[in-house]
Amino acid sequence: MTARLPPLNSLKAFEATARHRSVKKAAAELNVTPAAVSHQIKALEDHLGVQLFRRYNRALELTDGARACLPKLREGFDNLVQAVERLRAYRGAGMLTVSAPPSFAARWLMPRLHRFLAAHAEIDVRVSARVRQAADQGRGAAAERATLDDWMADSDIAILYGRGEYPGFQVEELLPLTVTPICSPKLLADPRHPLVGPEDLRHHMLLHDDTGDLYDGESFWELWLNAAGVSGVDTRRGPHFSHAVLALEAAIEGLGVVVTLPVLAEADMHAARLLTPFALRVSLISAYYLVCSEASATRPAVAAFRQWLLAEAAKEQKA
DNA sequence: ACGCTTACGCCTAGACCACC
DNA sequence: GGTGGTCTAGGCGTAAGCGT
Repeated sequence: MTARLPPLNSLKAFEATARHRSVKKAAAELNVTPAAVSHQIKALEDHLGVQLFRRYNRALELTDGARACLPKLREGFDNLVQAVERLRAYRGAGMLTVSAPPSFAARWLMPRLHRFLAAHAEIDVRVSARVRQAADQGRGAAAERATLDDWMADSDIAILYGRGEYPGFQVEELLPLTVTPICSPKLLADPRHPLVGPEDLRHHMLLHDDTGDLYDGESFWELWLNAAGVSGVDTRRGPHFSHAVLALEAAIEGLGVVVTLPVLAEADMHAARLLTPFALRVSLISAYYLVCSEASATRPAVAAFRQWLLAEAAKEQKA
């Protein structure tokens, strides 16, 4: 079927050059030198016997023939990408790779996963705890997209903490989020400084879950204290933790009070290791989102996991 | 100085063939 | 069938040249 096709790289070079109207920019995109791109285009013109560009000094113009074939060529590349994605999605039909932030994986997913495994013994689940680097912050949509592409290249489904702006993927909000102070019951009973009202926080160690800085700009402590109308608490003091799970462990040990996501502390609250001393919960702009590619969404294992996850999240919100 | 093309040469992978 | 040598195509880089 492909016997009459010129080399694929020549077509890639042509498409990139036509899109950028520049050999240099196409070369940068393809990670080769401009000479290599020029070679490819020349080879393609020789192969087809058709001139593709009119060359001017420091400028290129597509010929009518080239312009006419470009839409079909792009469509062809799009189809290739989709076909390859579909093939990737089918590696190990009964294997499911789920990427999730470490704290979510440990504190929300793990306590529930046994129910999915019991109902779907034929599916082998691989959970991959992934960290979005703080360096991604502020690098713009392209960097965000590159990180997401990287995650999705080896995951069937991903749970992301963010704002749900992931074009090109199937995205569903899994859990809207709130934050509130969480601490050990021991702190409430502290005879010297009982934790009765938010003002009493000035007498306690503040534990910082730094996850909040990544996507909401403001620290969780600042967010909650502002909403509570409390002043006079120095939010600069206290230890910082890169993951909510670490801050929660510190809280369990009675080190202090952390403002973080109560959804990550349910099991500990149920076991009376932790509690929320104040009723106020402040909603976040960010939420946990369920993300998968169009291609992998059609896989039965992915569909089953997605459905189960959304049902678990719905139960959570009703509770 | 810049963007592009061209000549030349190197490297790699695959096809083909002869030989064991 | 396996191995080794040769040829060819594809891919790319460097250096030089061209025109503005």
